[in-house]
Amino acid sequence: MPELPEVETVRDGLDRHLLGRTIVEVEVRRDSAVRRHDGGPDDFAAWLTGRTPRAAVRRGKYLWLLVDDSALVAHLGMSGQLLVRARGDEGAESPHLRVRLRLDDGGRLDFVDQRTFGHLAVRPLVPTSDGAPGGHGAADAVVPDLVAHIARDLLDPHGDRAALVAAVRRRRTGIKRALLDQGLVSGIGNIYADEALWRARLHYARPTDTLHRPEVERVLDSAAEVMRAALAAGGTSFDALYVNVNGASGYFDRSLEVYGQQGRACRRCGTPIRREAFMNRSAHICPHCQPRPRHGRY
DNA sequence: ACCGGTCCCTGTTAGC
DNA sequence: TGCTAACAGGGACCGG
Repeated sequence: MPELPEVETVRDGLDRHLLGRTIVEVEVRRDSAVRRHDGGPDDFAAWLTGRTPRAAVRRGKYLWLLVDDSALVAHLGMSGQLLVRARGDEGAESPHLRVRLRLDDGGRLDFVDQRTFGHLAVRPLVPTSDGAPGGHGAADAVVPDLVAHIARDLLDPHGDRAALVAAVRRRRTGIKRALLDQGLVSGIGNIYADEALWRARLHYARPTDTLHRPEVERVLDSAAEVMRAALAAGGTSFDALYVNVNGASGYFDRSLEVYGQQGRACRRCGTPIRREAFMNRSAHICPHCQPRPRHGRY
């Protein structure tokens, strides 16, 4: 699942291998892949044709290419991939190919998305609320309108940690819900939320307004650390011509402490990791290291 | 403004 | 063996 480290790996790949190449043809294979583009598939294709992306920017799980005075926004959802291919690198076409951009040097950028929660759209840029650059890789204080409500992420140098800690403690909800709220802090999904909570020894249902400042700092630091580690692992694994979300992280096999590890012994105390239902999804905890609070919130 | 529940979508897997 | 149901989950949206 693409969370912050995977999306940043894709952003870096686009930065190094796509910028400066002109789009010469656009094929939308599935209209709903551009459902958030106001003019529909034909307008999407016509607008992009002949244009050249000049920067690749990311905030949280949103990614965008700056193109003239607008942004080509991408969200990968659960299964989206952006694949940069060179001329002649045809191979078998994915049955989940949604959008194909052909480039002036004979190469192409493919958007492939099995579960279709991802999308592409050309959107206008609006000023950021704090006047600082819009995201990772940004030089200007603007973001696409679709991203205006998304908070800065934990790896953003313009993020205000003290303000974030205070904002978390003002919430009246459970800590995992808060970590997953992209309007509070972005980039964290189910995997990194569970990993961060295990590291910080906090149960997912701990009410945010009972957390002490150091506890909030600990879980945020943990989330940043685990995402940096995943980024370091994933950033080395794709070559110059292939940007692959799923292939990007060799991290999952080796380093996950709780996510998907139900039944395995906790590395700290040996208690079996448990998987529990949470928000119509799942939460993975060590029941010993992360005891359930008496008055938990979900 | 905040909070929590529902739904979107498709391939895989579990269970009867 | 063959069907159905559950499951994976980010985020828009809506009602309270």
